[in-house]
Amino acid sequence: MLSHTEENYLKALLKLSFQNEEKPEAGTNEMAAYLGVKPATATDMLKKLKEKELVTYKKYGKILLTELGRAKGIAILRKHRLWETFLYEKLDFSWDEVHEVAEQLEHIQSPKLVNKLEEFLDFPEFDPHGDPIPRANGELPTVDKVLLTDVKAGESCQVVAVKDTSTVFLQYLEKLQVTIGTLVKVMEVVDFDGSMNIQIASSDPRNVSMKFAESLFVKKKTSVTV
Amino acid sequence: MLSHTEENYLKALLKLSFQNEEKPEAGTNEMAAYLGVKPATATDMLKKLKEKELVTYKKYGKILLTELGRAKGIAILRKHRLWETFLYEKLDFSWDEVHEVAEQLEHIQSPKLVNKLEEFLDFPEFDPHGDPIPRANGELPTVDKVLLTDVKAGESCQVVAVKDTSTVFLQYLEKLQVTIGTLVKVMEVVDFDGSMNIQIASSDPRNVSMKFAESLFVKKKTSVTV
DNA sequence: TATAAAAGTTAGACTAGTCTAACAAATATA
DNA sequence: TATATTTGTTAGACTAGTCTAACTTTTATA
Repeated sequence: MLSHTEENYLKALLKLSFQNEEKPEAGTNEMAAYLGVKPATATDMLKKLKEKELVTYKKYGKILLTELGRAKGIAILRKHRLWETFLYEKLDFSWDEVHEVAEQLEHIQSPKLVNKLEEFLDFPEFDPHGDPIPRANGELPTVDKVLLTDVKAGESCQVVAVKDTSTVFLQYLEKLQVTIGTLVKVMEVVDFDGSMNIQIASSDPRNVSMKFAESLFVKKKTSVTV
Repeated sequence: MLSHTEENYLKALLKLSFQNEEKPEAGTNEMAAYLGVKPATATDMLKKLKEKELVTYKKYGKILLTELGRAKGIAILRKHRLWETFLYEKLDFSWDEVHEVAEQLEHIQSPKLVNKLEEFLDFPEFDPHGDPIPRANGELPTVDKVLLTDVKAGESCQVVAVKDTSTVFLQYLEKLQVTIGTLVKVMEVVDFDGSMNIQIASSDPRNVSMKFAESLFVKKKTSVTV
């Protein structure tokens, strides 16, 4: 049986691994910052998780989830996203209210509860944020990712991956404050050159080239009124 | 903000006060036994709750909830019983499975959640056990209590109070293992003398006199198939 | 009513999770 | 590559909640 705290560390590690698929390992400071604790605290907990064979860890090294740790993390993520869906769909919570409550609900221990909840919600594949809900067997529904060029004017989407991984492009993304997870709304598509006016997160719209739009994978968001 | 543990102490105290309406105060050992901790532990926590003005307590004295403490306790009970109702009504949990999970769910902090849940359940007044669900303002729906004589053959009920508080009667109840909360099913009513064959909890049916049945308040249970 | 039993408290210890401050290792850079 | 910076670890301390063992107060009873 894992404590809430242990569960939170596993979930954090899983989330961090998603942020960088090819390099799924994390550092102590990174973990600590993510969880809002001091690095010393994270070090202690990582030793403990290593004892329980939930992470691979050695002094001054990077941290990785073991198979077991990943499975536990996935189970928590599953609960989190199912609860978010419940709150949004059944209890009229708004898009931005669900997360905080789901952070609490995800720690409820009852295998029956999570499966019954899933059934009650009619086996949803994505949560209100458009993120995939892990299935009981741990599989993640694949995201229907498309290039930004395939998004039409008026539609919203979320950046899920980059096609072009060149330094110049990544630096450009950084300048634009675009990272994995950034929300983008296509305001207008210019037929002439294929460029787009897009709104990045909540900032002012700006124009990006067709080449740019061909280099970014996004997933379309079911339009959510926040 | 109260910890889960503090909340559990308040809930325990509230429950104990219900068990003895005229004498709603509890003792340290009683609390400890109820919560499954040692008396020394309860003493420490009671001091802490006193500091927070949630209970009235002094050394070697009895413990009582303050107005504030009672309100907090009622709020937890409200959540507990709403969640039980949710699990039973919406997620197909059985009568005996709901409690354990509700013990966890009752600690979720979100005023919006509890009120929305109540609305989603269509403002239920009683939980699957037939216990009243406190309303948002703290009021408890009154239980429709009747004398055992008013229960017909085939109906089930739960003991809620005694009309006759004489020692002989109470001792008789004790011998029969009847206390507040005991489930009773009326198997047969004998017209001749008004006596009844009743099944107490899950034990074998036995005959009780009309006088007995006139001395016990029960609430009828909506028939629940366990 | 004196004493035995029951009820309750105190003191000291332990664990989980956190912190700060000082230190050590790894990495980046001049 | 030598040094500065970043990253991570260790040691020691604190809080909440728990325990055991010894002690004190209250209550019941001989």
